[in-house]
Amino acid sequence: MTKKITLAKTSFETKEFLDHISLDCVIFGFHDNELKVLTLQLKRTLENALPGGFLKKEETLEEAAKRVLKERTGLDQIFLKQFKVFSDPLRSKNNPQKPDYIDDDLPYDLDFFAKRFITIGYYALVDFTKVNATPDVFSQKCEWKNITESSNYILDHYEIIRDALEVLRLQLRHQPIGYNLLPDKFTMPELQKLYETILGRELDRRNFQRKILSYKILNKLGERKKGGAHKSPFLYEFNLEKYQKALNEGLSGTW
Amino acid sequence: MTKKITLAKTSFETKEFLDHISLDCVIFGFHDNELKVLTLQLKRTLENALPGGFLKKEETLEEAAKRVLKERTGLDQIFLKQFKVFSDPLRSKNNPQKPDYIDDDLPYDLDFFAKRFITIGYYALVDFTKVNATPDVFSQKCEWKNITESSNYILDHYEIIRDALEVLRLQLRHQPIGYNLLPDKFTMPELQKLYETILGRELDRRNFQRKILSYKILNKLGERKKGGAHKSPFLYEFNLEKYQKALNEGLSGTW
DNA sequence: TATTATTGTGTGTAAATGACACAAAGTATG
DNA sequence: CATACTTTGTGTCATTTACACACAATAATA
Repeated sequence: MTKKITLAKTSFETKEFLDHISLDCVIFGFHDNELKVLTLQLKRTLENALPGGFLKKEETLEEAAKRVLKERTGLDQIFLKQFKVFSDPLRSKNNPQKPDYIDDDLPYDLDFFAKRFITIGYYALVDFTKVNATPDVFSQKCEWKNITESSNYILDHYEIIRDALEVLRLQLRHQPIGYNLLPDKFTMPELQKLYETILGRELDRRNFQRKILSYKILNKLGERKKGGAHKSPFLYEFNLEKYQKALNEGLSGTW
Repeated sequence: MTKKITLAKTSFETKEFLDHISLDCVIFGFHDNELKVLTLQLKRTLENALPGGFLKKEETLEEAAKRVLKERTGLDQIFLKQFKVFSDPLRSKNNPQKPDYIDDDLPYDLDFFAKRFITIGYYALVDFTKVNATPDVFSQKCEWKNITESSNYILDHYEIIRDALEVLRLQLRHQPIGYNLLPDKFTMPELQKLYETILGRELDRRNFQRKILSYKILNKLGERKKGGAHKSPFLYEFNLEKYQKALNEGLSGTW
């Protein structure tokens, strides 16, 4: 494990990035009635990590996050929200991306990873079926994991996931959700399952339907979802115009 | 305006701080039925700025923010919340704290201020009457300004204030507020005025009282507030135990 | 054709909300 | 000292929303 060899001029070496600042993305997807997070498995330690990156000298954090999202998922227009900064001075002490740890055949800058990093946490909501999961240069695998799986994350990455979920739950209170997590056409039971999964508890079927319909953000389609067992449910789609309006103005809210 | 003279080893010079990272605090106070923000007036340009600071090598952002709060207000235990990161690469281009701008008799590091900064926005809620407003080394004055006064802030500081207020309004929906902004004993009309000021609209006196009492976070005191004109209102205090519980668990919230 | 699980739809009660009225208490005015 | 004026304390009613629950319709399958 030599430390001093750099094989090529990489982004890290050419000082393309600002020191001390990173970002990590909690990318939520919904599949098989489970809420999932897109994770990386590191080449060297086989630990799990969140997709993340660094801030280029001339870009905003949002642009950096979108860049990371695009690289890991192939997707462009996705719901993305900054939710918290993690700044424990000790959090990056044991970073497996530090020069000591990463593979010798990776070109790297000696100093960059050794520095202390604060990381800006983002969460994203994506359509599971549209994601083309792609590992980064440090990773051998990019895959979905259930949010309940807490095992073997590097640094504070599992804490970041938990915090993202908490913020997502709060968001549910006064913002519509689902457009980014479900396919274009979906059934009421599917939408309900999504809500139940995020909230971590069951909801009454009939009251849920009444409430969600009262938001007026759904279009009921003539068709029904065939093929499943039992009575075939209607299909719905989001009314994008009203959905966007609800995103901006909030939903319930007494005060 | 010489650029190369440093008179003493300051924090900036000794590399006590991390590059590229700053924080700014929107410190809210309530006085004369007005919502106010603690501001600094810079020595050189006489522009207004938010109290802010930088991140020491061995502290968290929260610790840094508390340090700034303590220095500007003299207060220790105050409500503090991280709400947004501002990362426009151009935001710190015209920083009046850059070496070109600050007074010659201030020791400084040539490079530090010239760098690009992202700033982490915090807002704080404080008891106006307990604050001992103290300027920092760049400022000649530390004073309260109405949030409606948008004039003459440096960089994106007024945008930061507006964003903080927006987050505060959202917080009002599902968290109790007031303990940090009002004196220990207060009247119902005073509490209502606070809510109206934050929300930017009037509320029905009787419905407000019923609602706020339903939260069970207030203790009604036997005494009344004497001295004012007209009928003397009852005094209340917050029930800290229940207030804290409400902070953790949220207030209304259907889902 | 009957069974079973699931979906579509409706109903009644309790709780929360919003609009509003009147009496009591304090100051100011003649 | 009586009256006007303002503000506070408290209550009522109609409407809306939330919550618990029941029954009929539909689709696969046995």
